Amino acid sequence: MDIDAIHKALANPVRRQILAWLKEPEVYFAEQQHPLSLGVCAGLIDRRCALSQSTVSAHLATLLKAGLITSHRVGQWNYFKRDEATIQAFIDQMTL
Amino acid sequence: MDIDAIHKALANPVRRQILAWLKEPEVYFAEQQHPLSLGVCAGLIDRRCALSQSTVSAHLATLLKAGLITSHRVGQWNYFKRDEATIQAFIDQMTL
DNA sequence: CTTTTATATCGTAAGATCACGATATTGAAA
DNA sequence: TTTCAATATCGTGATCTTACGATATAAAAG
Repeated sequence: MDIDAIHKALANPVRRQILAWLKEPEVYFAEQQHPLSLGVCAGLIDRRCALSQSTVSAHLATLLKAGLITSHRVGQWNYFKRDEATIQAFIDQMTL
Repeated sequence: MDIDAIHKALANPVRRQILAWLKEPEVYFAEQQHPLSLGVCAGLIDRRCALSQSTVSAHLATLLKAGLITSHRVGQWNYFKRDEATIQAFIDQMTL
């Protein structure tokens, strides 16, 4: 677990917001056709952010590299979901 | 409590290290003449970091602005200690 | 007063981050 | 195949961060 990468990923309000949305996908991404158990596809996350597609893609890549989310490609879609194991492990080690 | 400022303050390994040292001042700053209950004076923190005096002073200012530490000037010395109330409040709200 | 000590602030350069539009890639559909 | 839709990557400015040495400030010592 890369503690520094996780702290840096969390040091941005857009990325924290995305993580919060992914915590309750049924609330924030109810419009998704495919089952939410797969995760949420990038396009829907894009639409929630007031940012360009490429910018949101980069934020998702940062969260992914930090291990806070996982991705799963199905056809032309890429589904993202929280990696609860890593998130919990981070919280547990976080003595501060 | 400025959540964003706290996350940004934590997104740096030197500042996390300083916070960790301040958690056990009797271990890391035993050489201090004045009582550790006051806090640890800036100079001793400087010496622990492999960084210039001005850089460490800036890191302490960042932690201070985030509310993670408090400072207390006595004569020519400035003592820093963790603000446990703010730290705990941050942890408590940190749902992630 | 002048000097010394402790610390903060200033100016600046290098590097990282964030956002964008344009383009590439990948898979599905026509 | 050609086209379209979803997503990633590239190139590029603008801004933020980190570090430094030099200088300023403030209090104590001489």
